Amino acid sequence: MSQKPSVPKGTRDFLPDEMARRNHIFDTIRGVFDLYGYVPVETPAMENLSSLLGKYGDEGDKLLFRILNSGDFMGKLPEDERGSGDSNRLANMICDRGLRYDLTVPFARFVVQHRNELTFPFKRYQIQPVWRADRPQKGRYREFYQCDADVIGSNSLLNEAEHARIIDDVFVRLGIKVIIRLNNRKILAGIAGMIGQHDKLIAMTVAMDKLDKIGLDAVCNEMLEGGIPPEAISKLKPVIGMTGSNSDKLDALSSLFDEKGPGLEGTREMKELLDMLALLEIKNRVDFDLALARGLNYYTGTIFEVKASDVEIGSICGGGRYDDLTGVFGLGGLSGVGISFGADRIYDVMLQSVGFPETVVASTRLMFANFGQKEAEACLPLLEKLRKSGISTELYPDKVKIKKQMQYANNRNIPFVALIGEKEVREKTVTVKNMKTGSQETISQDAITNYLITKMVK
RNA sequence: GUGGAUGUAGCUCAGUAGGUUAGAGCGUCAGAUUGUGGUUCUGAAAGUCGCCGGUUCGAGUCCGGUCUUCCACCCCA
Repeated sequence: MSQKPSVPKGTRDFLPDEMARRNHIFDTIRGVFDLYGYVPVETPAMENLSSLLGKYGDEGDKLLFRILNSGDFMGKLPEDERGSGDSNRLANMICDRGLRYDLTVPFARFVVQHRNELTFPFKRYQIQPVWRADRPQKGRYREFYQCDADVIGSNSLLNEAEHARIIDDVFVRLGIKVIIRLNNRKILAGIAGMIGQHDKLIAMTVAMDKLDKIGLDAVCNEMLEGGIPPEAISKLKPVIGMTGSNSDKLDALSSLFDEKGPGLEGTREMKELLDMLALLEIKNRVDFDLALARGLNYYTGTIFEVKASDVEIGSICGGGRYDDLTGVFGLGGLSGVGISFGADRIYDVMLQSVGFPETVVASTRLMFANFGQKEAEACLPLLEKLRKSGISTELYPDKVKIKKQMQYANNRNIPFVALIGEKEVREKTVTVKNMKTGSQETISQDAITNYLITKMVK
């Protein structure tokens, strides 16, 4: 070992135990998506850079991984560009592709490209990794999985309600307690308009979003620095600091807005959504939260964010409505709503709080010990039989000491070991050892399937 | 991208004002037990002390750079 091998910053290997637990998360989410009528698609890991650039704001562009062109890309450059110190400019000339940053923008591209093959409203889900050249931290990786469900081609708020329901369903199944926060971009725009700061919407929302983290005063300071005048901020203060139930907030808001701006429409949408949610059996807390502003800048209506109640790790699911995402790819008039689960953070949350059910790591139920070629051959028909019955089983491949084989079974958490030695071959029997209790019984080989089925149920 | 901390065996960590052969626990492997694991006992292997360079008679220890991981900011799943 000359140089210690490693993986790139912010990426990880997953060991079998971790995979079993990760798959439990993926399987749960996939199962829920299936249940609500979403169909799966996949898109390539890399996209043309032109599809990605400009969709996530300046910050997002910086975080894109770019892929160096193949071949003699330098030779094709004009002489005077080669030595220029502007790496950004150079990167644009020698990189035509990049790794996807999320699943939504590639999906928008996908919808436009395949519009004639799809039936609208199109409900799809997609579970794939994405890459961001962010600086890694706890719960922040450079490669991580998103699990997205989107509906495109429908304006109905039923979709938003469904997404909230899906979020609740997934987290109830995983056993994670969460708070689902909702807001509406139109309400935020209405507020900005009300204080006469249409053009400062971004600065305002970015600051408001930090409310629970840094407090009201610091939020106001930040807005001041962002160029929002003091008198506008003092008008804003009571709105941001609004407390009470979801409907209290809605009532207070509707009296604030006039008929003209987007605010009232946003408020109506929020009311309609909350009314529908009241008819669904949602177990987790749902908060209409004016301070919620997150989301990529293409969101235009409802926005979602989900945080674990018991673990501090940032959001584990987010989403929202985007009125015209496909417009930039040349297909206007299609509205979409989507949610995205962050599988890696959900994993971290579960590890730190509720844990995983023990059964998720179990694979092999029964292992046959290997006593030599002849005895192993006697096991082969039994393996066939057990597998046909759906019992996960394996034969230890080498004739080594039984102690070692037992150790192997123990380390792998295999609950039963079958022993077929010289004597069992002769008598057509099998000795089955229960690794948990340590007891063992010798039974006829014909009885092995039924024996295991009754033992395993216990 | 900005600022700060970290890095010693597979893992968790010791390592005294720079001084000779760098330690422990857990794990791994072997044996006690030639058809029986998880307990016990005995023994062994395992580290260019993150990497590169500098100061010094001498560096795990001091200095510089670099990489990793972590923390804050930014942003986000």
